Amino acid sequence: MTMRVKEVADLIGISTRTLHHYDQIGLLSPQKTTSAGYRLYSEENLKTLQQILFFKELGFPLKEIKEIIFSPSFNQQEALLLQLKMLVEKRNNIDKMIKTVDKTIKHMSGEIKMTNEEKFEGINFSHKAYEQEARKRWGNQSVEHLNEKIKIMSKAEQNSLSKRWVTIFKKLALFCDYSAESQDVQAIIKEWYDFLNENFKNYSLDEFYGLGLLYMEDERFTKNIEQYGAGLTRLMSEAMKVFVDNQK
Amino acid sequence: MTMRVKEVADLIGISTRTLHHYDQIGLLSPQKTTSAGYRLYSEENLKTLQQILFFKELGFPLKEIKEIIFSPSFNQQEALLLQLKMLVEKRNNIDKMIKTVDKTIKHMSGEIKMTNEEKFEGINFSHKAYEQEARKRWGNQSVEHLNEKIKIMSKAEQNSLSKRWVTIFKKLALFCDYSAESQDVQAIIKEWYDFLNENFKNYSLDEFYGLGLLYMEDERFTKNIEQYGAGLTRLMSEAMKVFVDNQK
DNA sequence: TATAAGGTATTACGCTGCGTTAAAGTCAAT
DNA sequence: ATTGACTTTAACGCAGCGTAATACCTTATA
Repeated sequence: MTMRVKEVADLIGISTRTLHHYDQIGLLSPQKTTSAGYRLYSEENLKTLQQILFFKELGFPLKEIKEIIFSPSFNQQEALLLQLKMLVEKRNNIDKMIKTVDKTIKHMSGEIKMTNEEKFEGINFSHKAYEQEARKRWGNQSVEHLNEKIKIMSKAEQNSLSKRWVTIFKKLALFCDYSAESQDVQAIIKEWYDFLNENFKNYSLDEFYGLGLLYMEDERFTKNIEQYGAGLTRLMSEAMKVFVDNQK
Repeated sequence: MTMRVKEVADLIGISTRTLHHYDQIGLLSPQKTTSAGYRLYSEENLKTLQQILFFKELGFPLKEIKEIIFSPSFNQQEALLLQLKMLVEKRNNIDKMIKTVDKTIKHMSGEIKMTNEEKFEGINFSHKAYEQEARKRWGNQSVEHLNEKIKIMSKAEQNSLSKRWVTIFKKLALFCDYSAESQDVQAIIKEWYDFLNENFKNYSLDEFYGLGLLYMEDERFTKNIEQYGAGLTRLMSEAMKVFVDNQK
C-alpha cells in the first residue's frame, strides 16, 4: 500500500510541491524510493503527514513541527492531546470573534431599526421599581431630568446623541482589559462626563459617582453595555469612581 | 483621539512594522501625519484595521483584503455578515478536527484499557435480540462462528487482530468521501474480505454481502465504525455490495 | 515495440508578509 | 541639553511554498 506523490497529494488535499518541500527540508521523507527516484509513501508516512498538517493548521512553523515530530519523546498520544487542547482554544477564540461580529451586526441593524424609545432602552432609567431605589439613594433629580430631556429631544437629536454615546462605549470597549486608572480609560470617562453634562444636566461629582453605582446594579443597563465588551460595566463604574476621586 | 503607531500596535496586538507595511502597500494609511512625518491613526482607522485583521484571520491575502476594503460597494454590514459566515464555517471545520482528534485519542487509550471482551464490542454480534434477526436472514453460521472464534482466540491474537481491523477502518476512513466503486475503496474492501477469511471463516460472497447489510442495521456496529468517519458504515456496506457484484 | 500521455525529479527563480537591523530624526521630561 | 522612548525610511532576510523549465519514467494503446 505505497503511494506516489500525486496520490498522496490528491488524497490529503495538498500539492506535490509541498511534499517535495517537506522532503527537501527533511520534515517528511518517503519511506522508500524506486530506483528511478520516485517517492513512495507508506501508511506510516500518511499518519505523520496528518500530524504535520494538524500542527501546521495550529500555526506552528515547519521548523518547530520538525522538532516536535522527531523528538525522541514524541508520542502520538501526547501530541493528540496537545492538539486537542489547542484546537479547543482556537475554537474558543473563534467563538469570541463570532460573538463580537454578531453583536456588532445586531447593533448596526439595530441602530437602523430601533425606535427612539428603544434606542434608549437600558439607559433610560425611568420605569419600574428600580426607579424608586434610585430616587431613594440619589434623589430624583438626575433620573427625572434625564427622562425629561429624552422625551423632549427631537428625533434628529436623539439619533446623533445615540451615536455619540455608542461611540463612547465602543471606544471604552477597546480598553476593556485596561485598568480603570489608566490614562486612556480616564480620558474616555471624562468624555462621558462632559457628554452627560452637555446633553442632560450638570452632574455634580457625587451624582456622577452615584450614576456609576447605578450602572452596576441595573440589569437593563448592564445588558446593554456588556454588548460592547465583557466587563465593560464594571470597568466603567470603577473608572467613574476613580475619575471622581481624581477630580476632588 | 488620534493614536501613534505604537499605541495602535499595542492596543490591537500587532507590530509597528505591520502598520508600516500596511501603509506602504496602501492597505491602511493613517488619516493624518504630523509635520515630522509621524503617523496619526483615527478611530475610523482602527475600525478599518479590525476589518483587515478579521479578513486576515480568515486567510485572505492582503491584496484581496485591499480590494475588498476599497471596493466602492464595500459595506461594513455586508462585510460583517460575510465574516460571520466564514467564521462559522471555520468553527465547524475546527469542530470536525476536534471530534476527529478526540475520537482518535479515545480509541488509542481505549485500545490500551479495553478488555478483550470490550475490544470487540460493536463488532461482536452475539447478544441480544438482534442476533435473532441475523440468524433469520443469514443463517446462524457466520455470526456464531465469529463469536466462537473470538472467544477461543488468545489475548495476543486479539490484540493484533484488533489492530489490524482498526487499521483497515482507519484506512477506509481516509476515503470517506470517495465513491464505493472507487479503486481505492475497493482495494480496502478486498483487504477486509481477506482479513475476515483469514481470521474467522470463509465467507461466501453472499454471506459477505449479507454482512454489509448487517453493518448498516446494527447500532452497536455503526456506532463503533462511525468513530472513524461519518458515513463510513454506509460507504462500507455499499462498497461491500459493489465488491460482491464485481466478483461474480 | 514504438509512441503518446501523463507522472515524476531536480533546479531555480518569484512572491507574500512581514522580522530585523541600521541610521537618523522627534518629543517630553528631567 | 541630555537622556530615553518613540518615530521615520531603507534595506536585507526569511518561510513556505507557487510556478516554470527541463529531462526522465511508466503505462496504455496502436
